[in-house]
Amino acid sequence: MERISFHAIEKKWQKYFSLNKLYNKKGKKFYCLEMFPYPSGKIHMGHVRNYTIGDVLARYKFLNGYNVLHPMGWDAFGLPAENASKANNLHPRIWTEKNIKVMKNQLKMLGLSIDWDLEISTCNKDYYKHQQELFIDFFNQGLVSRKETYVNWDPVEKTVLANEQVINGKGWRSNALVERKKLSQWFFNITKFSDQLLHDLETLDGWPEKVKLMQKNWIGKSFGCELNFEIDNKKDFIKIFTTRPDTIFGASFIALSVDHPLSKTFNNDENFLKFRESCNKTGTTEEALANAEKLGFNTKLFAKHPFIKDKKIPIFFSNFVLMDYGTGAIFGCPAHDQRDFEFAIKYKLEIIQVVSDGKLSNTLHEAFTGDGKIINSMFLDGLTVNEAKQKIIFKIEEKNIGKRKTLFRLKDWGISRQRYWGCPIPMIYLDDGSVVPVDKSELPVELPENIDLNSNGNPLDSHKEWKNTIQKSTGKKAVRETDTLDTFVDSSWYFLRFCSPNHKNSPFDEKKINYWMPVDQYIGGIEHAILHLLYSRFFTKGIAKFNKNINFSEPFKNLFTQGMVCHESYKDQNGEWLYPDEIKKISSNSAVKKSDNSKVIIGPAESMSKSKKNTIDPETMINQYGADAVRWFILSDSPPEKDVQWSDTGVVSANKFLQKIWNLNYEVSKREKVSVNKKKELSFISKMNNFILKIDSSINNFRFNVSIALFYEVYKFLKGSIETEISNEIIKENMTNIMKLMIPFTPHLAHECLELHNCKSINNWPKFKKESLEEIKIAVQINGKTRDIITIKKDLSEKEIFKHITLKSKAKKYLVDKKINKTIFVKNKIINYILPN
RNA sequence: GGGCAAGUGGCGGAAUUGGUAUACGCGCUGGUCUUAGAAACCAGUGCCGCAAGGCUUAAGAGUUCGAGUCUCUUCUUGCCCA
Repeated sequence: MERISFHAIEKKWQKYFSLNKLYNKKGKKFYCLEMFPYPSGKIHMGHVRNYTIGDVLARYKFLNGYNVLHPMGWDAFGLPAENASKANNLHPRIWTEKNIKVMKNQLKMLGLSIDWDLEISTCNKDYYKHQQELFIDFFNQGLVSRKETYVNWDPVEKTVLANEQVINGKGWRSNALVERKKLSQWFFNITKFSDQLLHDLETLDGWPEKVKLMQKNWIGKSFGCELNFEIDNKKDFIKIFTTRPDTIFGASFIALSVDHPLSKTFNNDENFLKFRESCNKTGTTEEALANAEKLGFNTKLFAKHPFIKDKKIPIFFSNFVLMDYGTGAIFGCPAHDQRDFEFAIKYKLEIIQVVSDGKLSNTLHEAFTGDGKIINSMFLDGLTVNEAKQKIIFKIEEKNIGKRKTLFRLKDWGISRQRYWGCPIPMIYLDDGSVVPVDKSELPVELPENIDLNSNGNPLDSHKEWKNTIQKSTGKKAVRETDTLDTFVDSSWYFLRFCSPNHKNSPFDEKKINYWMPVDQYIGGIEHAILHLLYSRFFTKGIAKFNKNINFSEPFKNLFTQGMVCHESYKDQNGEWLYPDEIKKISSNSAVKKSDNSKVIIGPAESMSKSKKNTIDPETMINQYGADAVRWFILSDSPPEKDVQWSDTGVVSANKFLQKIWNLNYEVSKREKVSVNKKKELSFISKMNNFILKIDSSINNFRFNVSIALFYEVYKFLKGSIETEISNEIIKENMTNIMKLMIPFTPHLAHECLELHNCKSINNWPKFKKESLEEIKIAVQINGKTRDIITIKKDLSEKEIFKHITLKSKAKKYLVDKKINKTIFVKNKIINYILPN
């Protein structure tokens, strides 16, 4: 038997793939897209999994007659390039382009069916020129605005830090205490689409429920009302927002954000300033706020209760109310909100229960947030929570002290980044203070190449020559915006650009995007469930708003989120992380360090990360076991939506199995003529058809691990069948059919095997022949217990089956001379005899 | 604290969606071959039992001729939000 050299056939077929793409001009369109990678240096196993899943689907659809678009590109702007360039003294462009070259080559090694003619890179001016154009379009539509907002400011580096660059309140590089600084920033007004983004989720049948729910929660639509509280002895009032106006009679305090306008009157109060400072230290994430102890600063002011005459409630500043949600003020109802409850206990405030589920107790130990009937609330008593909400809002509006209001948790999308390596924001500042877009004819606003990344601050800001410019239409002096766009903008429309990547005069060719869009299958990590997908949906809706020729308003028809690739982590006796190739496994749960034979501590399987050194390099694996084996293994061990654990023995066995497949295929090609037994042949055809059916449906349902299990079974079955009385013609036909089914998984090997049979027509998918499925198995049960499984002809009647059982089945001993009370018969599935006990 | 998933051998997991529980792979055990190892091949592998048979899908109850699958209660784990 010949051994096959995987590497030789890989090269050969990769060349073939680059020339034979997945277009079937006559077929229905299918846009298959995987989230494009950030060019960080090398591909990792997560990429291998993501792109293999996409490739299986793209090839499967192509073989089923679809016209398939399967592009790839690079999410090429971003901070790591700047950091790397500081470390290596390499320009971000050089670093990025070098990485792209390496990674592109690695992706090609996997034998993906990508049309590389469509390749785009977001850091190329051909791409970002059109992004600037879109930005101006959005600006002209009123979908871009400028607002003041807080940023993390590093006073040493004189730069703005991303949230993940702030570690324990300090700059990750400078270690300087990070300040909250107010800056004027650009925003996309995504909140103008809040309702539409929420509502259209219902049309996304092909999205995982989980992702839709996450987006729904993120948008966070809540119904409630605004309500004014008059401040006692002052001609002023506080506007609060609440989703629980039904609990107004349980109100026992007002809590304000420390940034609330009323705080200005306390600017000379040292105690207040101290309090505010301590609040700013606790951080602004919602989680930090929720876990922090609820603290208040008593203003000694009181608010008048709007419905209870002469009742006055104290006003506090507090650390758990945020200025940027609602009005920055709430009323506290301790009996029915846990935060308010904790606050009331600490400051010894009234706790009045106004909702009851009937089990009234004298003292509450925690807030009651369930449903029930209203009590202690005058005209609301006896109503349900929902009825009370409607009635109290009606009263509030009648008294003219507030109004019904819908609030969204979603905030506008801040897109300014004080960075070099991003798409320049095409805006200029004129001397008269006005801010206007760059004339479209002047696009792109190109990033200058000659910059000094080692100086502090944003290099664009200190680049005088680039910064100072002239407004084309008027000749007036102007200064460029030196902020660049958040890289999420780059990835919010790349799927449109792929449809016409070389289109010159506008971001896309309308005809092309109307044909290819929406993406039929989008595949990527769950970590993008919210931001990237929401921003892409917003962009699509924004573009559809000003371009009436566009016939879609959602970018991704179907979404699939794959799980992560995990691996054990290893530590030596000193607690230092070790790479997998620094250790030697003794058994499945013990290992030693290669260098000194000391014992290694094996940690649990966690997602691969450089910091834990539990990474496996895909290129090494491909070189060692072949691309097909790596693809095969990454799909075989777990369902694609779940995490998969990388295993070396797993990839070894994948490699061995593929070798066996090749051997079997070779054996079939050399098979001698045999005498034929028609009955055996029919049974063989029937079983093979069953396999084809199952494999087809498992691929269609993204159950690739099941497909692979079936290939193992079908191998065993075929291997056993070649020595029986089945004609060469039938054996060969089925062998080639199975190889066609394997194309999506192991394209190199499958093509090589098909070539051995001179199989030219590989651009089709084996058909499942219904009529040949004539033998089936049914379960024979007595009183619901399975006593035998019999193989019989399809569609037999109850009587015929009974006859068969009493003659041949081992279940007959239960039935002979017994009274049968009842028979439950499900055709082709089961027969169940109920006997008296 | 709220919401959503999920819980099946030593491990990853399968089960035509209410009809054969444990497919397939890994690991393990035994055997053949080999000076030996590796590789390859064969056999076995949920639990109890010599066997016939009985038990088994986190635990408990329910619906049903029949439950891994549906309903309820409890426990555990994961994810998201707070």
